[in-house]
Amino acid sequence: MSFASQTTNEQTSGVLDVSDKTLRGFVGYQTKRTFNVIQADLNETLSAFDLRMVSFSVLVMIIDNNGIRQSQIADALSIEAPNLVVALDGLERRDLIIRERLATDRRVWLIQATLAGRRLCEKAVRAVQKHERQILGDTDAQSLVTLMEVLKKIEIAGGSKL
Amino acid sequence: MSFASQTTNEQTSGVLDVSDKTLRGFVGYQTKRTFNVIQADLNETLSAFDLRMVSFSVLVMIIDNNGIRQSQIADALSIEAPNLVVALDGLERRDLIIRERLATDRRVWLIQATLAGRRLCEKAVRAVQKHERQILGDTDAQSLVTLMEVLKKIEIAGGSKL
DNA sequence: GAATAAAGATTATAAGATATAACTATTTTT
DNA sequence: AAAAATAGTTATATCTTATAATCTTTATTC
Repeated sequence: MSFASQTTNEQTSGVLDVSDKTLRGFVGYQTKRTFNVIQADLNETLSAFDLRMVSFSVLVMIIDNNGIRQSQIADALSIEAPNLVVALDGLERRDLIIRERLATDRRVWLIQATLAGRRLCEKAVRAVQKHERQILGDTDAQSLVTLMEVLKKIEIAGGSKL
Repeated sequence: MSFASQTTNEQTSGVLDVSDKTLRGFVGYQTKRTFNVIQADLNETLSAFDLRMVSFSVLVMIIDNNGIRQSQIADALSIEAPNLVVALDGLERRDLIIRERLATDRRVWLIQATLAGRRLCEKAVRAVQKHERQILGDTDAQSLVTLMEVLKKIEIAGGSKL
């Protein structure tokens, strides 16, 4: 038993030491708390490039898949088509990407990155990678591999239920 | 080289195989994708109890810390006070919790769960635990420990930067 | 000890992200 | 040729989280 952290003027109102042990037992809760931290760092990093999480992901997908369809981007990222349109509009306005109509099916737009788009994306990817390394601190390589594997497994296991 | 998945009527528009390997290299991206799956499952589970993620977390915190202050809940969950008020209002309306004024400091409300609140929470916690076990599938205990440890480490490392 | 500042909670509102519904243009199916 | 389906768009709604302003009460300061 300890009286260590009791200040002289401590009002014994509320709870002395707040416990979140039940919540901390949930993988979901811990994952959310961790993601919140990652997201805060990420948004700050991306703000230097005038990108948000979604537009960044979209841009990376375009670089990795030159000439990809909008529907393919939306599928890969699991985002709804209307939200993708908004993201693409923003990237197109900044001349980071171009929409090109497919001749053989005029409903389809193929998306390509411009040179400026590729350059910006490369810088942004490097910045994000750098920040992730910082945030991972001294996490050893094997733990990191396990982390990613288990996360992936959960994603697949859970996703297959819906 | 393989032609396996080429349908007869395949239009060679867009990209044949979409790659998300750059994004999949990011811990942040994988964490988000996994959390999306967990969240979908969780929301479905909690809907049976008329709870959302936030109100569930709040209720659990109250059970684990009887007589906790609102500000202590908000701090512990890293949510803003106004959002907590809304969540508490909902729980109070359903007689799952009660607000009690602190005599020695009339600005403060101490929150307690009612019997109904404790019962509902217990059921909800069990349901969520069951679903998490399902979603984790055959993940071995050691991997799970590593997962939680690394997530926690990232949370702390990243959080200390802000 | 009165004036001022700070703290806890609340209300109202805004911003952000994501989802749904309805529509246009084009292609495919019947 | 008519009907159905697909790709993308527009408009809008919902849900979550954040900010600003207010009220009451307590603490601080001159």
